[in-house]
This record gives sequence, structure tokens and C-alpha cells, in this order.
Amino acid sequence: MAERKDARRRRLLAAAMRLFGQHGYHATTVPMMVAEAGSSTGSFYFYFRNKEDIFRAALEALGERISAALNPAIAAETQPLRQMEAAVRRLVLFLAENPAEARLLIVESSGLSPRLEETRRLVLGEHARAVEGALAVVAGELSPQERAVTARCWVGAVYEAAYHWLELAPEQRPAAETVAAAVARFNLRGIGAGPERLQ
Amino acid sequence: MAERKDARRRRLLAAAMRLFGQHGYHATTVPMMVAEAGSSTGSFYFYFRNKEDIFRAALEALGERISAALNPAIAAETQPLRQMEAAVRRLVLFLAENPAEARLLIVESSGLSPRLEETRRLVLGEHARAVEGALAVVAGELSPQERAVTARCWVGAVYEAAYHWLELAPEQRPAAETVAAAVARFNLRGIGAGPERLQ
Amino acid sequence: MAERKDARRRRLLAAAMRLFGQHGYHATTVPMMVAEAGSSTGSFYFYFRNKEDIFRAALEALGERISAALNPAIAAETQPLRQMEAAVRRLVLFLAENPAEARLLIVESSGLSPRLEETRRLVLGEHARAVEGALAVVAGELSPQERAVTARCWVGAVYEAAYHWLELAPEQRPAAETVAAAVARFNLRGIGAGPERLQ
Amino acid sequence: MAERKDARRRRLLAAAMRLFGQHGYHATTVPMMVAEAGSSTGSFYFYFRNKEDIFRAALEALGERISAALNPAIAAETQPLRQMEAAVRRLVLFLAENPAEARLLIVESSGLSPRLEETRRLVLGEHARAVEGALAVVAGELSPQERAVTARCWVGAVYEAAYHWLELAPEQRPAAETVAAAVARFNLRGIGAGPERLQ
DNA sequence: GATGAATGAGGGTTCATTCAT
DNA sequence: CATGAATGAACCCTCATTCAT
Repeated sequence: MAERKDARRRRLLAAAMRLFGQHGYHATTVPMMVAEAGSSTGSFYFYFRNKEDIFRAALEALGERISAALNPAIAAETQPLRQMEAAVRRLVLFLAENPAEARLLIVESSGLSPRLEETRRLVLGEHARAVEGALAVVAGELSPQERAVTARCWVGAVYEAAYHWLELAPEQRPAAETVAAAVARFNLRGIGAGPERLQ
Repeated sequence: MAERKDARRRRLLAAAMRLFGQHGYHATTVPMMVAEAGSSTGSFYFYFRNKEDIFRAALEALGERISAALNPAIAAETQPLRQMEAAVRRLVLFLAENPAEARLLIVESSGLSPRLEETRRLVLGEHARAVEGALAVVAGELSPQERAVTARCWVGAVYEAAYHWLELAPEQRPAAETVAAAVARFNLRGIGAGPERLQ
Repeated sequence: MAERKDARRRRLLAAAMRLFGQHGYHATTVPMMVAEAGSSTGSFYFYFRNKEDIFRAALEALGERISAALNPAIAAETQPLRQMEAAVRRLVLFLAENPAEARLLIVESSGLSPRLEETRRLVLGEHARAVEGALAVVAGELSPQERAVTARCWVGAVYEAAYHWLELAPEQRPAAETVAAAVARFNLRGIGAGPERLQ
Repeated sequence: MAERKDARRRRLLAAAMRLFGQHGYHATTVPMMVAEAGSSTGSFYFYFRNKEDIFRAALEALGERISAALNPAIAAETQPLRQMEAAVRRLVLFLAENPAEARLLIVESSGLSPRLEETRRLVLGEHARAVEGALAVVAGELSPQERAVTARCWVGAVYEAAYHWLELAPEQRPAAETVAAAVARFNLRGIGAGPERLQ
């Protein structure tokens, strides 16, 4: 049945995301994934062309999951600056709540084949482009080139802060909300939208 | 004698940095390094315990090289904020001028064993701690926890912007100085030190 | 019902002959045959015991097809030597006109399991035995052992010449009839039946 | 030592020839070869680029070995027709004495990648070209195209006769010399050089 | 009868590491 | 100290075959 088929694909993908996030791309082997998913080597290559393919699929799924987490938070606000703030906060919280996925995105997928690397950057890049678009509205004084750089700064600040938080031993971590707030403040100020402009 | 010995070690290390930066950790093989350095497998394992060991050594050497680039720039300024700005600018320029090294630091070393990953983070961490210290002076209103997060944002913004710049096709890149200035502005504003406070 | 069944079997067999001839035994996969025939894996194993089985069937079908091509040509002559000459000419032409089948017989089936190899040799062997029988009539001076060897020479000459012709780029090939005539002459002379004995 | 190195390479190559001849290209695995040679997987890939590479090396070695067997026999005669006869006899005997090598050349290497197939045909082709050259001298009445075809017939007769002889159960085989003589007679007559022309 | 998802043994190959020379 | 041949575990992947639907 098509249902069964889909279910098995999903199980493989879920296992892959877990393992890639935990051990990274190279240290995750196909045997590991099929064992984790209760499947077989043959099935693996029935559903995915190769290891790279499942990794790309995992990244894409993650991108969608992040979008799904961010969009409602953004839609709940009307003012552009408030929306950007909400996005940052939500993203930091999402990464904090999904450490394996965060690792998958931030570190474990680096140093790969150009095509894979490109896919990885797509997720961050999409985020960066969204920020860039928002900047056109809220920071009109910046040239397009400055906007692009600034958007990257914004994104880099979020991920680096989130990743560092994940590196801390759980008992040393500040509350995720504290981090989210600090990052949001840093970024908003960075684009010249200090507390005063948010009223 | 000891000179010769050291020279050979240095050649291996230099070859390793070049190759790790170009191809990443996994795609760089011991035979490649040995060939590039005009040495032999046996020698390699005389000077380095294993592949991880030479990678760590490469990262440490890179850390020192970055310090060497930043310190004079910092020392040339007296005011803490100006020092921080100078550091950011100099770092962006350094990364732009040394793409292989930048890649080594930012991406190619990821997905490694925890110990290696830790070493990689040390370089960024050192930078973050320096920023944290400076923040204690210039942003006294922040709690220690906020300072830590903010420092990470600062560092993340720098590396992400630099990395993105390196990803662009050379003809599409803005001038490195433009990027450096934009990053510096973003970061200074981020810590509440807008243009006005720098006079 | 039974018609349908047979039709499906035939389609699989035809696809197999095409593909085996094009890519050889090992490079032809069951999925390939199934796709080419518009059938399914399950059906394949309903009609054929395994891959070897369909290959044997393909060879046998080819043997019959060759017989069908040769017999009329032989029957059109009455004199034994003329019959042999006609058979050679017709066989060379057949191989030239059916390159995939020729490849199937001559090269692509080699290096197989002994049982398969045996089947392949059957086709050539049948041909050789026919020649051997004819030799008993037209070359009575040969001992039975010599007859057997000579028959093999005869067959070997035909197939090697045909195969070499197929290896040439189409634009470099002499006319198939030229080759057929040259092979016929070589073989007839080889058994001591030069032009003079054919009047 | 370079000696050791060469010896090991030779042992691998010898094992490969034996096994390729016995089981064919596809059925011979790298583990089989290294086991037979008392070596290891790693060593195998140190000496040969891949499985295809060692197969090509085996074919080339075989070509040289055949040349070494034929050349003295040819040189011992002065008359072109006698030389050709000597070559045929010697070749049949060589193949009869080296069954594994004969199989390697005739059957087991078929159905391979085009490059490999090409290498295999080189050995036969070299032989065919030598015959072609000789034909220019002894069978001047043939057109160049006919000469090419005739040379292939000549070669095909030799290999097919030899291969068939090898297929027989040893106790059913005629003496190798008998076969050699019969093949030589067939071929010489085939080019119009019957017993009478050899005096 | 027909389908195609599922299996897993086994293939070729790479490469970090060792150790005799 | 230097060399580089030797090792073998472990990788990714293919494909003939089975069997539940």
C-alpha cells in the first residue's frame, strides 16, 4: 500500500535526521540508519538514491519544519520590527527545543560536497533573504549591499548563539527565553531598531 | 638537526592547512598531505599522532595567526569600543584575505569527533571571551549571562558574514572593507554602541 | 487467457534478447528487462525461473532463428558443397543484419556459469555438427577426428569474421556480401573444395 | 626492496590469470585473488588501480607470452608459408598447454566494459594483423579488404578449434599435434596454399 | 495471475595506521 | 630519523530473488 510505503520512507528519514544530528554526516552510516529505522539496506536504496540524497531530504524537511514554526509566530504580529523580533525568538526557541535538528543545520553538514553544502546554505540563506527583505522596509538607509551583509550578521548571530547554548552542559544553560530575548535585542539594535523604536 | 626536524614538521603542517582548507577534513587524506609536503607516511606519524592531531595543530596555528593579525590592530586603539571595532574589521579582512583558513575554521572542520569540534570552537570561543570581557567595560548594564550570549552573537555575525562573502563568486563580492564596515556597525549597534557613542 | 500469458512471456523474451545483445549478460538487470517489456518483477519470476533461465531461452530462440534463416538457403541448393557455401553466406549475412543477436551469441554470453556457457556452445556446436556431417560427404579423405577439428575451424572462421565486421565503424565496413563471399571462399578452400571443384 | 615489490605484484598477477581463466572476469573477486596470492586487499589496490586494471595487465602479459612462444617458431622458418604454418601449429599447442590462459583470452573476458573488450581484441587483432601482412606476400591476388576478412577467418579458425579441444574431456581429446596439423592444413588451404604449394 | 516493495549477501574500493627495512 | 609497502576494517552500493497484497 502507498501508505505503508510512505510510512517506511518517513521512518528512514526520521532516523536519518536523528543520526545525522547526533553524529554528523560522515560518522552516520547507512547500516546505522537502517538499523535505527528497522529497515534494510535494500529498502534504503529503494527510497533514496544514495546517502547524499537522504541527507538533502533531511535538510529540506528541517527547513520546512522551521518555516512551520516561524510563520505563525510572524503572522501573530503586524509591525515589521515586531515580526522580526518574533521570528528570532521563535527560531532560538526552536533550536533549543530540537537540539539534534539544530546540530544538523549548524555544524554537522559542513564540509560536504558542494551540492550538499549548497542545500544546507539554502535553509540559512532563505532565512537571510527574509531578513534582507524586511530590512528594506525597516532600515531604508542601508544600501542593498549593506543590507545583504547585515542580514547575514543577523542570521549568524542567531545560529551561533543557539549553537553555543547547546554546547553548554544542560545545568549551565540559561533559560532558552533569556537567550532568545538577548539575541533579539542584539539583532534589533544591530539594525538600528533599539528598544526606543519598538516603543 | 633539530632545525631540520622542525622544518619538516612545519612543512607538513602548512600542507595540511592548505589542504584542509581546500577540501575539508574528510576529503583530505594523509597521502595527500604527505605528497604536498614532499614527505612520507612514516614521517607523518613521527611528527603527528594521527590525522586528528595534525588537524588540531592546524587549528591552533590558525588561532595564533588570527591573534597575531588582531592584536596590533587592537593595540593601535585606546578606547575599548574603538578596539572592538578595529578587531572586527581586521578579522573580516583577515578571513577575506585567507579564504582557505577561513573555510578551515568555519566549515570544513565540522562533523568531526567531539574532541576536534571542541578544538575548533576554542578559536571562536577565545574570540568570544575577549568580546565578553570588553562588554563588561562598555556594556555594564548587561547581566553576565546576557554578556555571554551577546558575545556569541557578535562572533557569529562576523563569521557568518565573512563566510557568505567567501561563498560569492569573486566578481559579485563587494569590497572586503565594505563588509568589514557593515559588520562592525551591526555589532557595535548590537551592543548599544551606535555611531553616536563613538563620536 | 493462454494467449495473453504467452504474449507476455514473448515480450519479456524479446526484451531480454535486445538487452543481452546490447549490454551483455552481467550488465543487463532484471529490472531493465522488466521495464523494457512493460512488465513487473513478479511476472518475470513467474515466467522464468531466474536470470540464467531467460538467458538460456534467449539463446535457444536465437538458435531457432538462425536455423530458420539457414534452412531455406540450404534447401535451395542440391549439391552438398553448394549447400555449405550457401549456409556460410547466409549466416554471415544474418549476423550482419542482426548485430544485437550476433553479439549475444559471440561475445556477451561468455564468461558465464558452466551451464550457461554450455548452452551458448550448443548453438555453435549444432552448426559445427552440421558441417561435420557435410564433410563426411564432401571430404571423405579426412579422418573423423580431422573432420571434427575442421568443422570447428569452419565455424570459428565464420563467427570471428562476422564479429570483426561488427566491430568496425559502420562507415568502414565492406559490404556484407563481400565478407560473406570471402568467408565462403576461405572455408571451401579450407576443406579442399576450391573454386575448381565447384565448377 | 624493489625485488620484493615486484615479486608481490607478479604473484597477484599470476593468481589473477589463474582465477580469471578458471572462473571468468565477473566470477573472480578481489578477495579471491588476494587469498590466492597470499596478499591483502590493501596491497591489491597498491599494485593495481582496480579490478579492470589487473585484468588488462593479465591480458597484456598473456599477449607477450604468446608472442614469446610464436616468434622463435616463426624465426626457425624462412619461407613465408612455412612461417605461417609454424605459427598456427605453435599457437594451437600453446593454447592446448595453457588452458587457463586460453580460456582467459577466448571466452572469459567477454561482455566487459568496452575498454577491456578492446584490450582483449588487441591480442587477437595483433595476430590477425600479422596474418594480414603475410597474406600480402603469399596471396597477392586478394584485395586488401579480402585480406582483412581472410586474416580474421584464419584467427577464428585457430581459436575456435583450440577452444573446442579444451572443452572436450581430456580422455576424449585427440593429440594436440593432430589438432595443430589439421588447423594448419585448413588455414593454409583456405588461403589457396594447399600442400602442393608447400612442396 | 500480477504487482512491486522488501530483503541482504556480497561486490569493489578507500584510507588511517603500522612496522620492517 | 626516514621510508613506503602492507594491512584489513569498514565504507557505500547493486541486484537477484521472494512474498504479502
